[in-house]
Amino acid sequence: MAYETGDGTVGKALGVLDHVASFGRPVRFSEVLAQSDLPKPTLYRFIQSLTNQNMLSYNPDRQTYAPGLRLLRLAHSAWEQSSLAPIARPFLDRLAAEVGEAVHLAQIDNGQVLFIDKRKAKAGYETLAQAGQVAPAYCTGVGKVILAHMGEERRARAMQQQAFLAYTGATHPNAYALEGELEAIRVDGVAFDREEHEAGIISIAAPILTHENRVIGALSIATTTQRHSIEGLDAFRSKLLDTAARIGSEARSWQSPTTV
Amino acid sequence: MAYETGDGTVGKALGVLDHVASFGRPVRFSEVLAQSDLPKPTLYRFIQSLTNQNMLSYNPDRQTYAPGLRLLRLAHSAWEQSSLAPIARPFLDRLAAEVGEAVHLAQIDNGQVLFIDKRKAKAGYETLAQAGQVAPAYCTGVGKVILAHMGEERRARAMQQQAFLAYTGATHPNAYALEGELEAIRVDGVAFDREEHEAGIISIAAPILTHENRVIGALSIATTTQRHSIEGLDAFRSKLLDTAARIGSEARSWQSPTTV
DNA sequence: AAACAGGTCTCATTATTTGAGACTTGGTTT
DNA sequence: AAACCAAGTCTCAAATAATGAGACCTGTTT
Repeated sequence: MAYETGDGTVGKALGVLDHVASFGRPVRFSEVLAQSDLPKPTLYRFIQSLTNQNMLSYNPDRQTYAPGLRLLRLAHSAWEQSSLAPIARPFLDRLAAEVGEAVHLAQIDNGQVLFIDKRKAKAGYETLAQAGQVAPAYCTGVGKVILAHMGEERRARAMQQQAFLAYTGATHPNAYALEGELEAIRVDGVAFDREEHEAGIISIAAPILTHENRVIGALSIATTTQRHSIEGLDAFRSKLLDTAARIGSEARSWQSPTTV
Repeated sequence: MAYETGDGTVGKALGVLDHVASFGRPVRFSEVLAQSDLPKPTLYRFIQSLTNQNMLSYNPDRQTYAPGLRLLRLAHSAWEQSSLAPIARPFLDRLAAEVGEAVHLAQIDNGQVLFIDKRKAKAGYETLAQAGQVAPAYCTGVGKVILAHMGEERRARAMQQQAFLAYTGATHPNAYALEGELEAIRVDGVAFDREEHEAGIISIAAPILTHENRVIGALSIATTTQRHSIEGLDAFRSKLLDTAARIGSEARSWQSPTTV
C-alpha cells in the first residue's frame, strides 16, 4: 500500500491511520508492515505517534492496533458542525415515519458514498455503527444521483475512483455504461438503485442542492424487492424530492462545504 | 493554545485538528491563529494539509474550517473494531427496554468521559450526535466509577486532568473531596451522580471489568429527579451490575484494549 | 485613493524525519 | 537446554522536510 498523498508527514501518518482502519479488525504491526511500502522503523514511529495520540489504540495482550477513541470524539464534532447532518435530522425523522421505509442521508467522501445519517424501517436507533458507513458511488442510488449532479471536473475525478466491481448482475460494468445513466438521472431528477449493489435491495434517491444548484448530498428511500417494486418506490418520488428540496433550502441559509 | 504533545509533526497536526474541532462551530483561519502559538505560515500549512486530507472541510464562501467527513468514516471503523461497543450493544438494548430509562456506555479518553453508545428513555434513535459526546469524569457517575477502579498510576494521571469546575452545588470542588468518594465507590461497587454535572439529572453507574479486574468502561442508568430519587435508582442496582458483568465477561473473550 | 486586515506565498535556515542495520525479546524447534 | 527464528524495538549519521520572518496579494473599509 502506497500512501503518498503529497501532504508531507501529516499525509503519510493519516495514510497509515487509514491503512490500519482498512483491515476492519485489530492488526499486528507486522501485518501492516507487510502491506506497506514504508520501511520498518518509519512505519513503527508513525504507529507509535498515532497510538500516543489516541488515534490508534494498542492492545498489549494481543499486540494489535485498532482505530482509537479520539476518532469518536472528533467525529461527533464533525457531525454536529456539518452543514447538512444536523439540519437534515428532523426531516429524516418525518420522512421515515411517513413512508415507513429506511431513509438514508449521504455525501461523497473521496469518491465513495458516506452515510451521514440513517433511519431504519422500523423505529430503531442509529449509532456510529450506522453513520460513517461507506459504500461505492457507482452502484448506489445516492451515489449515482450525486455523481449526476456534480460539476464536470469533480465528476471526472470521482469517476476515476470508481472500482466498477460487479456486485450483482445489474451493476454497471464500467464508466461508459454509468455515464449513460447519469445523463438520464440528471433529466429525471431522481436515481434508482435496481439491486446494483446488493441483491434484493432497491432504492430511490434525490439530490440535495444549494441555491446555486451545487450538490451537497443525497437523500434516499431504500427497501427490499419483497416489499416494493421500482414502480412502488416511484410513488415516493414527490415526497422525497420535496424533503430533499427543503433540506437544501435550509442548508443554504447556513453554508455550503466544498468537500461534498 | 499550545499543542506540544511530543509526537513531532504528527502530534502538532492533530493538535491543530483538535483545536479547530474545539470551537464547536466552523472557524476562520484568523480565529484559530489568534489562539494558537504557532506562527502564521506553519498553522496555515497544517490546516491546508488537514483540509487536503479531508480531516477538515473548508467552506470557500465563508472561509471557514470545520472537522471533515473523513473523521466519520474512521470513527465508524473505530466503533466497529472497539472491543466494547459492538459487544455491549445488545445488552444496552435489553437493559434500556427493561428499566425504561436512559442507558449510557462510556469509556475514558484523555481524562474525559466519552460516551460510546446511548439508549434514550423512550425508544429513540442514536446518531453520531450522541455517541462521541464527552463529559467530565469527576462529576458523572460513569466517570467516577471508572476512576475508582483504575490502577494507581492511571488514576493519578487522570486526576491531574480534571478541571473541578463547579457545575452545580453538588459538584466535588477538588481532588481531595473526590478521592474520598472514590474509596466509597470502590467498596460499594456502584457510583451515583447526585446532580453533580447537571441539575435535575441523576444516575447510577457500574464498572465494566475484565477477568483481571481491569476497568474497560462503565455502564449507567440515568434519569431525572422528577422521575426518580437516588433510592429509586438504587433499585436498578442488581440489574445494572449483572448487565455490566455480562458485558465484561463477553469482552474478555475478545481482547482488552490499553486505551480505556 | 489610500490604508488596512485577512489570507497566501517564498526561501534560506534549521530541526526532523528517515531508514539501514543492529539489538532485544519471546516463543518454537531440534 | 541450546539453538534458532521471527517479531518488535532502538540507534545514529545522512538527507529531507518543516520552519517562520517577512514579502506579497486581494478584497474591504475609511
